[in-house]
Amino acid sequence: MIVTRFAPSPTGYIHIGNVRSAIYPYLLARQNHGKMILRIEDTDRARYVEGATELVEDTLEWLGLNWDEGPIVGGDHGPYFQSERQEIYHDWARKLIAKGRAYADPTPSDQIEKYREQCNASKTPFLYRNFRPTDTPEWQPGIPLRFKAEPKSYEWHDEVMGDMHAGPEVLDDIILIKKDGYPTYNFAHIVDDAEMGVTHVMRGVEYLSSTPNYLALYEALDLPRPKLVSLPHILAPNSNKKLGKRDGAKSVTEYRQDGILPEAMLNYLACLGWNDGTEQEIYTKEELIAKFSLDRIQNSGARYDETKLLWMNGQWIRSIFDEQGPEALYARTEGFWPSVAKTHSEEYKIKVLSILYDRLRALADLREMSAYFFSDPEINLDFLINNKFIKKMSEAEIESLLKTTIAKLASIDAWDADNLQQALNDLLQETGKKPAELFSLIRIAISFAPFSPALNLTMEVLGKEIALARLNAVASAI
RNA sequence: GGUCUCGUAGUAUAACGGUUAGUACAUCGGGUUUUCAUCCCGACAACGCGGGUUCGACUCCCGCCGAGAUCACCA
Repeated sequence: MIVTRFAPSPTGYIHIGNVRSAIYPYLLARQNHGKMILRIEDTDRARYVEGATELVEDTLEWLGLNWDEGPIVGGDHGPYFQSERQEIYHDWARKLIAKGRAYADPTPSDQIEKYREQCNASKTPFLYRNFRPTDTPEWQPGIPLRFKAEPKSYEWHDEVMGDMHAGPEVLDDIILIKKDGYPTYNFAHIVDDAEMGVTHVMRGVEYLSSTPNYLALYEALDLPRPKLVSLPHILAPNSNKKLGKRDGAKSVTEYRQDGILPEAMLNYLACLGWNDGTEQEIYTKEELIAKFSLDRIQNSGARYDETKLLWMNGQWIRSIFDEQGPEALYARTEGFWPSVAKTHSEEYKIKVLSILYDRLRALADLREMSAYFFSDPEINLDFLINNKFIKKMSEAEIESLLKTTIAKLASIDAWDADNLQQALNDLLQETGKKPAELFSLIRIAISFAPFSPALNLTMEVLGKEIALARLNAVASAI
């Protein structure tokens, strides 16, 4: 059975640069009816951030990436917080000591620093094993435990990077257990993956260079090697470096608040650095699960492009409306309406949504774009003055056009889109104006917004009374 | 600096050694009786460089250049 894991450390929010290392393990596990484990790597007490675990859980849930073992859901291989697994690490560490493959290192850190400087000065690579203390004490709390490395070469296969090899010069005496008793990542993840039965270790490429040391550890511990999958970095928009918080990488939560749909987020991220070889762009989660494959993961970094995310989000917004219906999209819009919409009915809001959903890139666009449906816009004659068609007209002409329009619209009995369009067409005939001239005027008078849906639809939703009142208000303001 | 990885348009990518190097986003132009958007049509735009191997190389090999990762009691 395929078992994958996502193992974040609770040091803050999850940003888009690292969610992908949750998405791919999820897809692989689901595709093979395996298991996905969530493990919290909280061995660095100094960097621990209160509430970060909840943020991780929340983000995964929102994206629809459920896990089979881990916090909240439990499982047979817990605890799933590394801070609660102390004994397990210490047991494995003692095995290593018994085999003569680990030693307590009493060397003070300033001494280690000197060794390092010494190497830098002589331009030789710093390898701690060259400075291994000859006299090592019994391992006890307060003394770090180091691996005793054997300088040898390793070969391995990376599912993304291909066949790899490394010489003995990268093998070193890495720290296994810190002096505070907590294990390092290097040791803890190996023990945990083995104990939890993880078959595929998927993580960022930054771990590629330490892989030989992990291989040495598997060997010394008599543990089978899991399959190794290195995920290339997602690059920041304006640099060639990995996208990180300091490049302004937003948290997933922030995108959620902007009205990015989880479907779009998942779709975009999954396809950043992976494709199935076809020209398909939009994938549902189920399609991703069905089509995902490790061997089609790109082996170079992929630049993050928010514009494309937004495009994809627009595609998803339209697809939910068109395929699941207005109510389905409406259900997603809670919290994205302007505050003035609060007093309006759900039915009305669905009507508004129905005529402007195809303009949305993110749901939060609703706040600005729909405001004039809920409260009368402030009359701002600059809109008329700056309009290239209307600026040519005199005030008297504008007033007269508005009056004619009002009279015509007032005579409509059944206020619906078809009749409104008919009336609008008649008005063109009667006034001899071009659509651009007359319709721009009416549109602006009704919305005072830079853009809006088709005139007849806008007025239909607004209702006869409000539409006429707004036209009247503008006519008398001129 | 040592070790390792990567290199197709601005971006994401496709192309069993043989294609006018395909697609999408972005950009620009056009169409759908106003605007914005959707939708449709069109345009611009790429194999890092140099050697090989081959009848033929984006594809295989070598060198160079460029970019990145890593060398923590962080993960």
